[in-house]
Amino acid sequence: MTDTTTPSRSDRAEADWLDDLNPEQRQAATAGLHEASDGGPLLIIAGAGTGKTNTLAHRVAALLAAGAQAESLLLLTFSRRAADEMTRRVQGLLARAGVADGRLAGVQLPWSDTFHGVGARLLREFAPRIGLDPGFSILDREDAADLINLSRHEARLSSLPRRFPQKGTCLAIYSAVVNTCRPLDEVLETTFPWCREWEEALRGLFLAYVEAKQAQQVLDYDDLLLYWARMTEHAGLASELGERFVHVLVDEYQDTNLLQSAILRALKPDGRGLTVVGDDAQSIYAFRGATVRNILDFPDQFGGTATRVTLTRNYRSSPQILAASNGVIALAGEGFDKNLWSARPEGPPPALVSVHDDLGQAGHIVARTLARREAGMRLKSQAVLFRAAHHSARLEIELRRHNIPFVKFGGLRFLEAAHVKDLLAALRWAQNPRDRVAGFRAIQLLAGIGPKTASTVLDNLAAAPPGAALLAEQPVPAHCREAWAALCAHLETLASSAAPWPASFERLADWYVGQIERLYDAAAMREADIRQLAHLASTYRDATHFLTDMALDPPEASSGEAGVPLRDEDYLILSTIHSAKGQEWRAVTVLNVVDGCIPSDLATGNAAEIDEERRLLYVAMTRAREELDLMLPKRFYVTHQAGLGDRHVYASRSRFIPNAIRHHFQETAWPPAPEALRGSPASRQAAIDLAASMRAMWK
DNA sequence: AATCGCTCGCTTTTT
DNA sequence: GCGAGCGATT
Repeated sequence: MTDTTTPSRSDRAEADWLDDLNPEQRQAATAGLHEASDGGPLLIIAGAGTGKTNTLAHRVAALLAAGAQAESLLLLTFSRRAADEMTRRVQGLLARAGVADGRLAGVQLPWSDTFHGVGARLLREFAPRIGLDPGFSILDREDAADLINLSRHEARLSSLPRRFPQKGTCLAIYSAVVNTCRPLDEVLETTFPWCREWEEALRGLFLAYVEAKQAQQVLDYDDLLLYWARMTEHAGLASELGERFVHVLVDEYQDTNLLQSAILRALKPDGRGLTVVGDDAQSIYAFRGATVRNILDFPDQFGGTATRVTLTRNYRSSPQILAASNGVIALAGEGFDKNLWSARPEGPPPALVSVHDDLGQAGHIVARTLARREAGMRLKSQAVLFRAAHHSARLEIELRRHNIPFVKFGGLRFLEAAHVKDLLAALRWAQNPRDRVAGFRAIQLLAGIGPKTASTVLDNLAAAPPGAALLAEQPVPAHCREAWAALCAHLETLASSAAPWPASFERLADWYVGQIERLYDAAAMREADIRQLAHLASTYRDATHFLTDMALDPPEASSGEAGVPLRDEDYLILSTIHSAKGQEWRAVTVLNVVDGCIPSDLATGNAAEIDEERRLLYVAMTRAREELDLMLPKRFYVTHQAGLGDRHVYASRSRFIPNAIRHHFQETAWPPAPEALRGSPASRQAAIDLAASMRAMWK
């Protein structure tokens, strides 16, 4: 490629569009680009709302304008959505900068994706060189747990005199070992102490699990990172990748784990060309192996050559909201010092709203939401955030009753609905006949076939030489023969490359719709999901791309219960705090800001866990631009209280809002008189309350 | 061999 | 308030 832009012209154009940035941002966007120093490691500490994405987009644009090839940029973002947003903004910048003329017009960033997404692509590409089948399938969490369960049963671990950990726990332990790069005994000691006695059995189980995955050519989520990391331990491959990706930029660095930082070090051993962006105060993924140490220790790596830039000017929240948020995070332990200051107009102080219970929360939100909309604030500019997906159950009922459309993010995914898993399992099995979990599920979709028949069929197929010809001749009970033949026909159509995609999949979907009535209730809703899935599939080039994307980046909102409003309609946002990462709204309400929820009483084991919960509240609060309500229900429903029949406790304001910082808030109650609540059988509930409080005294 | 119904144990956040 | 697992039933 020839450079037709003269240096002077390029400099002038660049200076133009960099004018949008404040001095800190500009320093971050251009660090190492113009000095004699040649792009040493760069750490950008970007507090909440400080224009992180915008700054990163400017840096990408600056690199491209300086002559970097788009395919030599590796941009690791947290989600596919973040990656798309980045591409969009970079394109906009380049167009405005006038450097677009032909050369950079409509630039795509082919390597802008999540760690797992990039891992999957690199592994398919390098598969032949590392002894992997390029057609490997990817197991989602549930599939991985099912596979580990097969090994668990085979090793007879499920019928021991003392209870052995469940499949989910086994997978969690395995995953923790992989992602934290720590030995099994240490992980058990610190994170799963109640499983210590099973160390040897678990070690054997994990070996069996790894062997099963290899025999079936399937990879779980962790493998996408692990194989990538192991691959880069070979110097040749590491330098090949390091040369291909001249610049590596990582977003949300505070949420990476040791395995991910090891990959980065292998790609960029001296840190040159490496940029990481993040905010230690927003680290909320320790539970899946992320370590805030990655970002805290970054300056000391690479022989202390890293440049550090801190962004402190907040463009999002009113000074009142920012002051309250700063007050919350200031009580945390270690962290980079940064005094965020607001560039926004004054607003009302955030509110601490006392309500009676769930229903009160819902009532307050309905009233406030409607009032704001009357005042001209679209529903889409308002969000309700919560710690756990099920916390919004009551609210969803009330919203529906009041005809307020909403979309919920987080919690149960489209992908996790049983009927969606069924159909995808059938497709996966057709793609990869060795995938036992998929086959096991698909075969049992037929009436009259259970686990026994399914196992026999899979054993037969595993023992036979490759070739699907004998699929139809498998020994199924006589009364299933016809149904079996129909399924086989679909599978063979899908497996043979002759059949056109997506028509082959649509026919499989038609077949599956015929089974739904027998398998589940609420058949109509499930059928709608299946149609949607088939439509989604038709937007992909082939089955492999479709399946990979469904495993790594499934559609977020589950259509089933929420009843997704039309896309152009206005709707309220409901989201878990985790899923709200990186977003902002004009008005935000946070549910259940009480001890036992934030912090969750499942996470008060040690100081580190409590600090993570504190950061979670901080993340929730800093999503708000103008208005922020923190809800304080007097009664908080705890679903995991065994035995007593008691489903709620008397809760108090979260410990993260101690009296010392209360002055940042305005305290209100809703409704003024509890009797005003419609449909609340006050007398009956009062009786339950009393009994519960008696018990709560002794807890 | 499949399926129904019962009991027991667990119950967060996501790539 | 749910699933996994087990025993009895068809």
